[in-house]
Amino acid sequence: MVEVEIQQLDLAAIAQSGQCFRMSEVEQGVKLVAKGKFLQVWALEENRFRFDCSLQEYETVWRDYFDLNTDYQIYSACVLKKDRFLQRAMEYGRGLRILNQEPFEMLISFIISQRKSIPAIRTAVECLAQHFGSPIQTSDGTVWAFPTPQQLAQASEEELLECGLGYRAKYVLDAAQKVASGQLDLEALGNAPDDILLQQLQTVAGVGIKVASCTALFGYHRLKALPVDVWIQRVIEKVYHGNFPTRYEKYAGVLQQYMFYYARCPECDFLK
DNA sequence: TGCCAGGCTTCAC
DNA sequence: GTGAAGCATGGC
Repeated sequence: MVEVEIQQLDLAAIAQSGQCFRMSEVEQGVKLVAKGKFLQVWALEENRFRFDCSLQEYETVWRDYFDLNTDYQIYSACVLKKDRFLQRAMEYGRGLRILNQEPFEMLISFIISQRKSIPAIRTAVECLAQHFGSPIQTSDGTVWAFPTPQQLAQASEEELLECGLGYRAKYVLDAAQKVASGQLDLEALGNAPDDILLQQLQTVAGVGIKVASCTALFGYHRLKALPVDVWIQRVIEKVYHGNFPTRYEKYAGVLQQYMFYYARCPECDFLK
């Protein structure tokens, strides 16, 4: 067990924010599977948190995963005072962070995300893990790691259809095969500039600019990547008169995440 | 029961 | 180059 003090970390907000699909809320915290590991985290009093892992694992895995080396005040500080929508969104989503997740898992998860609700994405991703991933034994029972490219590339389209992927099954298979064969080198792309990364990701069938942007943002921490889904499109049209403010370009992905989280909540009345 | 979902591909024009 | 139709299936 590790107990640490962390400013601006809202576990529930992150779990609900639509950037990760294998984190779920438990009493006073979350449980998740990521990077081949199972983790539980609880929120204690006064910005203190308990991580159910060794200090070494916290330092080498989870500190980076939760982006805890970044002071998120730099993001709220760049928001214009007169931008009431984003001011409100940053306040509402305080504690949201951009997780450092695995590129392959992000690519597959966001291929699945197209025309699916967040609960349906979670169900499908969990099904893939249970059918094709490696088991992880925990005190809570068995959970499954997200499949490796090799594990997923061996699946048949029929097997993938059992996870409710529908027409996306062939897209998932194409992605897994391209990565497993080395045709698409996700690790090497870590050193590529943003435009090349986005372009290469879109060589996969069923991957357009939105899925590529989600992969770049959540899997490669490219903070300029701006995924425009139906919600962000509504924000751009209703709040910003058709153009995402150039002032926010540097951190567009981060700010977008606060916009997305706030825009979807019942109390947001900017989009009516 | 019917509608909608963190889009993309295909095909007119 | 732009716009609209079609897509499989789960969740509410």
